[in-house]
Amino acid sequence: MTKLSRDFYLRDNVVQIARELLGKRIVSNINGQLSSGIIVETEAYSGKNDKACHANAGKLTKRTSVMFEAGGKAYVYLCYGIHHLFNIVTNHEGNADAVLIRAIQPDQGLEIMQERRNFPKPEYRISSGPGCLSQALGIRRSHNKTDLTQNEIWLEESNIEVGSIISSPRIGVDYAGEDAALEWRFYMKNNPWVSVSKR
DNA sequence: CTAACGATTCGCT
DNA sequence: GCGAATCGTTAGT
Repeated sequence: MTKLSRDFYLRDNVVQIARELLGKRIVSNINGQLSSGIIVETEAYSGKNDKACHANAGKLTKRTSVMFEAGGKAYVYLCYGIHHLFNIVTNHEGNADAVLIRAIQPDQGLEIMQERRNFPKPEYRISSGPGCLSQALGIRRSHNKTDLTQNEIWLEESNIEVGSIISSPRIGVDYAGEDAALEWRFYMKNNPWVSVSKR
């Protein structure tokens, strides 16, 4: 399958990119273990005019620095001291946009995912939720700044029928004031791997 | 140096 | 439905 090119990530409309990422395949080949899944849920975060974004208003810190790099890099950070959350940096250098991947539908390497998640049997929970899919794919904080056009973690086209796309407010960003109402979360309608929302 | 806090998940009630 | 787990990042002293 065709790997997504640098140009895909360099575009400047992160909300549109978040929508387009539904149905794409994310692949990891880590320590010789290959696994992949179809993206079924995403959220857009913008470096400009978005209080939910870690790098809002040009907030450059050690953690957010990768978001200011050119699109096509991984932004992986530790949340609640436990979960590794995987984002795709987009837009040109100097713009801190990113798309959080919130859920995938397992494709290749389901057994490897079960092993990583310690799931004796497959369940929807295995890759439903941002912390879960990272663990299922073997993505850790050390993969921060990984170039997604290379051969450890990448995205590619798939033949999956995306179907209806639902938009909604993003999850867990109540601290963002009025920006918490932005409908920048996208997911495939009726897909059982989409994470359960409290809203 | 210290303290507060998460773009969450899981287990228990 | 509720609360604990758990630690790197951040801002402030």
